[in-house]
Amino acid sequence: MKFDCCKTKKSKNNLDQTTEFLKVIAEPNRLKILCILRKQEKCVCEIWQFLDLPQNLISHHLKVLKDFGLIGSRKEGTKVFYFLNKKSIKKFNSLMSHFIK
Amino acid sequence: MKFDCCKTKKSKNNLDQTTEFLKVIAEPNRLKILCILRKQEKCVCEIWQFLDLPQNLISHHLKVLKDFGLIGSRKEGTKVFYFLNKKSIKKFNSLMSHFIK
DNA sequence: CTATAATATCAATATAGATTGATATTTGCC
DNA sequence: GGCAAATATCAATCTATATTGATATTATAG
Repeated sequence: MKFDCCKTKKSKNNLDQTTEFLKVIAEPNRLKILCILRKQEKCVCEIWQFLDLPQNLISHHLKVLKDFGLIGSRKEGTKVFYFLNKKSIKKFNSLMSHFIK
Repeated sequence: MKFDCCKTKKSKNNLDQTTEFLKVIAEPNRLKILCILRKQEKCVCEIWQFLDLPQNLISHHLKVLKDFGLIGSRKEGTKVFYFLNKKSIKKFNSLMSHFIK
């Protein structure tokens, strides 16, 4: 399989997307969140128990992950449950493998 | 295969290493360098032709990649050739897959 | 309809790291 | 030795983003 690193507009676009993806996950707490959610969805307070971070900071990291589409959320009463968007993660992993593998 | 996200000291260590790896590659120019080197080793001036960056900045990114062990270098006259450290890249890709895949 | 639990938002600050400009080092050549 | 090419280093600045503190929102219970 051939892959030019950045000559075509398409591969340039792929590189940019991959970089954004990597920036989003290159943060220990976010990576931990993704790892925790692999097993099953969790509400913020459950995630909080894992992370030893102030609540608002967890909200922030969740927002970064969600804005990028790596996780989704659903409300249940006063709680918000977050879950992996496995399709999206798979897509970016595959994109990334064009550049480094 | 079971993998606790961060409870044991070992998986905590894996998470830290993975995060560092991701930080190193979460930069478009460095990612491009890695991509370019996949085909074959290149000297700085060849890499420079691809990157449209000032020479010293390329040296800097190469240093980051080399310090982290993702690339190696050899001198030939006045030129310095850089090449992928495939073993190292494979190792970190595998580490990363514990957290996200 | 007030209080509380769960979560989110926002502005301010701190910090890490990319970029720039200037200069240094190394090597080969005359 | 003196010069030029190739590359590296260093200090200064700029920029993005993590963190903090305070406050807002939303939903349920009483």
